[in-house]
Amino acid sequence: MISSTFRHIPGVGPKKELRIWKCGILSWNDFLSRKSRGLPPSLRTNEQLQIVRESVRKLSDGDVRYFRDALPKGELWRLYPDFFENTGFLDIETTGLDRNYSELTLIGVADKHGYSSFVSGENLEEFRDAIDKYDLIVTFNGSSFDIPFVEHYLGNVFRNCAHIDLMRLLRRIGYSGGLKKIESDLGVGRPSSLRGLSGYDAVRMWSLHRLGDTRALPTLIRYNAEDVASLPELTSIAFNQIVGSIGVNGFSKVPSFRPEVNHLPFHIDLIDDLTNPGY
DNA sequence: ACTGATTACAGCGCACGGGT
DNA sequence: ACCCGTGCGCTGTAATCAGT
Repeated sequence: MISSTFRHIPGVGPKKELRIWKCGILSWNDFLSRKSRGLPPSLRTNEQLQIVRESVRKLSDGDVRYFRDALPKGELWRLYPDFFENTGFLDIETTGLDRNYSELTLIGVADKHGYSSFVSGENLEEFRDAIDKYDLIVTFNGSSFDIPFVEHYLGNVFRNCAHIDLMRLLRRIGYSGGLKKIESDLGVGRPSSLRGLSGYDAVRMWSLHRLGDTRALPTLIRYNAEDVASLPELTSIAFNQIVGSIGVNGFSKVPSFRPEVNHLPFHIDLIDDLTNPGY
């Protein structure tokens, strides 16, 4: 719960926040009540009380931007429980890694209600409205890849939401490597006919789609959906483990879920083609 | 009051490691 | 093979605290 956080107050880093917690002040309400009398004067200035009162207001307004701008980037994961209901999980496909020379082909977004795709040349522009529904966006390595890539093509579409980069979060608890490696390290995901595909196959599938292969786009969408579908599980694992490692505080655990994507069609013969060497 | 220890923070430069 | 955001270690500075 974000209301246990004090790191958005200027001058409060990890050590001072820990001291506040150790004094039994586990929430903004504790901080504003008589309980906080025990704190040293420098941890309870009028300015700080003002910021905490403001935080209470901003949270009840659901103003995620206030916290996005005030919190250190590495601590934005703390927003997850409070904005859980309005969190979107996002993954994109492109024709290459360099956004200056590559095309944005597909954006996939999943949330509690399911999965949606936005395809270049079809409905990509609808993403602008779709993204505005969310307070929070979770990606894997999105701060280096997905977010700048999308902004390059669609402009400042993330202006109203905060972004959590799951890759950084997972690395903090000792999991590094690509998404598929971490999925298998953590036992997340399911056996799937598409497991053998890589990001480069997404590039090839898009080319086939443009050449008129009608199997390619559905299979690309399904590939994207399976990547996105793992993000919520990985997020709760990372969140709960980080919360556990902090020890004493007022953060609660978050539930896990997996968006249903098995109804999305794909073409096994295309996958066989792609995974056959020399194709 | 003074002192030394601790803490936060900003500005460096640098190496790393993911994405398609 | 490319890009580049991130985070690390390092430095100096300023503020604060705890103990004397």
